[in-house]
Amino acid sequence: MAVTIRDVAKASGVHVSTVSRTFSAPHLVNAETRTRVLAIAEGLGYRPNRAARALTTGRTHNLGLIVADIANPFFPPLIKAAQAQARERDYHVFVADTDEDPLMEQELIETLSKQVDGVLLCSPRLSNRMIEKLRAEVPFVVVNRRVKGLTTVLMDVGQGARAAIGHLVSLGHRRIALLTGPDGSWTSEEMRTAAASAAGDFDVELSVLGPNEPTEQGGIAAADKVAGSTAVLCYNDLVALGLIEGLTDRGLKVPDDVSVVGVDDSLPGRLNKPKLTTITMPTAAAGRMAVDLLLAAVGAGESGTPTLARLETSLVIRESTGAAPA
Amino acid sequence: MAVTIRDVAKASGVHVSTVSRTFSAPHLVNAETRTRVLAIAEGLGYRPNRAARALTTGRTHNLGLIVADIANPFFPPLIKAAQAQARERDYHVFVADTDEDPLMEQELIETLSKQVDGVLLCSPRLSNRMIEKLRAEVPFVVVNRRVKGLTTVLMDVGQGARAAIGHLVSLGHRRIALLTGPDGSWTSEEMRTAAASAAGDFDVELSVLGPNEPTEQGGIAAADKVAGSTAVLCYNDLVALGLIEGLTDRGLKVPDDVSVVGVDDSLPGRLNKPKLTTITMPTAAAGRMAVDLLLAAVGAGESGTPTLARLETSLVIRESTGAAPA
DNA sequence: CTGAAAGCGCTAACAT
DNA sequence: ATGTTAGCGCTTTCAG
Repeated sequence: MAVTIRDVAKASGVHVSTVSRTFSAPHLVNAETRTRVLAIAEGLGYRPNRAARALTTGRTHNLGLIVADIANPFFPPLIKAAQAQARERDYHVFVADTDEDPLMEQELIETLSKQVDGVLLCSPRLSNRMIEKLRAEVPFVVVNRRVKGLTTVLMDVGQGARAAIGHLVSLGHRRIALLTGPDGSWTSEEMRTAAASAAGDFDVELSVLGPNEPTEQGGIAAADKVAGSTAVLCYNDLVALGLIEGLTDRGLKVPDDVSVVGVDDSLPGRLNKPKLTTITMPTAAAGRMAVDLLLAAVGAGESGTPTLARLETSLVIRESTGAAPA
Repeated sequence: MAVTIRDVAKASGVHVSTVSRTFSAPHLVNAETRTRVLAIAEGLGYRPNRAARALTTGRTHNLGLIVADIANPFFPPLIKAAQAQARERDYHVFVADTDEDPLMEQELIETLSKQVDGVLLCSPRLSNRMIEKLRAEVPFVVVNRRVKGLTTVLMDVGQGARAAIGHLVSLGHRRIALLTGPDGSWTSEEMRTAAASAAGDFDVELSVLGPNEPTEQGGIAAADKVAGSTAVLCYNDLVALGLIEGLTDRGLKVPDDVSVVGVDDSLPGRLNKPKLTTITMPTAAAGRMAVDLLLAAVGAGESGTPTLARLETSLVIRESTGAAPA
């Protein structure tokens, strides 16, 4: 077995509780004793056992981070930021992938709940009802989903979507298509509402097409459906990239024949030819903020008031949008 | 507090140890008692506390996964696969990002070690000496790095690199450049060795240029250095993509003027125009295998023999390579 | 087959 | 300022 608090106590000639205090409440320990204990602990290579500590304190100092698909380029920056922020706060994070499966999501929450102080639900696929039920087991913070009474971090795609429609209209487009995402996606619904309202304001036609798989395949498959529109706003960059590919296969040029806008500002979009016009999602900021809100909620216990953080998005105009064909 | 084993025991009129057995050694419990206890546990919503269990069993059923950079597109598929495989085996996984910092890596290993049964080190930046020292604290499996006496999963880029050189030679290229990766990268060194040997076999010229940053920027920056070669094998897809961009800026066409080969078969490469010819890295398979080897090592304890798994890579010919210019 | 009791590593009153 | 004691939730001998 590894070296325990008891070994340190024995070696320094003090009681275990004194050793415990040197680590968790140093100010309660005589400076001299403290330095000695610290030195001996160091020498022995002692590291407090966080799991054992959790048993008595009720705080595991672990967080759970549940995402639909780790390999979706939208998530890695968020995971990276959340994980870095958590470590800064002396927290470790379990990362789990649900494969877009609500049942898996629930299962994960339940098995993880005892091992973490809170969980970050990113773009959950679970029903709001289920989420509200599960919240009794463990504190949540939800990213990109509106759940009544829960602390939430939202990225305001609506804002970006309005800007995108405005941009397309200014380029002369009058028939615009929207490729929605999976059913149950808050982001998709937000985009739909905002795009519809903006289309109304500008008095242009908006065809809402979906649901589509949030992948390149989904975009390729949608290439047939967008005929008749000169510009397409896509659920995310992957769909946009797939769509461009599908369009190209059909002999259509982007942006000459069709303008395409994505969402996420992901790496593949930035590297694409043509470079993708897209709505940036502040994923890293969202990850950091979600962790801080979660930790605040954990600290506050039941008493905490749910917060709603709304992060701004913006349109980045690159090469996949251009003047509407004559 | 949540419902504990004690609550279940009380409610079912048996001793806690019987409840414990129904979960961890069902065959030792009378079938009738078992079903009753199970039913009551279910009704109460009881979930065993894994942390508490870990305290007595010494098995946390957690794994650590340490990578240099979560946002590097090479890693997400590996993380996803490792995490999925772990869950299949009833393990949860902590994911941590070192930001390419060896000190951070060490710190993470140390704080994580008490909370996990083993850790997966992916493309570690830590020195071999340090790794060998740390292994006393927790079982390791290393991916894409050769460490004496440690179980290792390697992706055989050498094989792919030889195939790439062969492919280029068959297209008529006689002057080929190799853009290496960061110093200390095992993958980069493997590529160098294999490419050099293949170039020798085919009697063509190979210019080894590096080190280069493993990013798009690194590729852009290298565009000046490859003049004189008609084909370039790059450390990874990002470098290749950057190189293509840099070459394009200089008025050179890919593959007409220069052929470019990447490594990773990453999403951005697949979506690029022209689609990138690349060496596939079996990252998902590596993730799964690494988890299984780690779990095997955990089970075997000290007695286990280190294994060396070598996964095959292969060349995927797409659009960024073509006949050498006349 | 089941109960009793000890203990995993640590913290948190409570004493001293 | 430090020691004592009692658990946290669970598993594991050892009896019965």
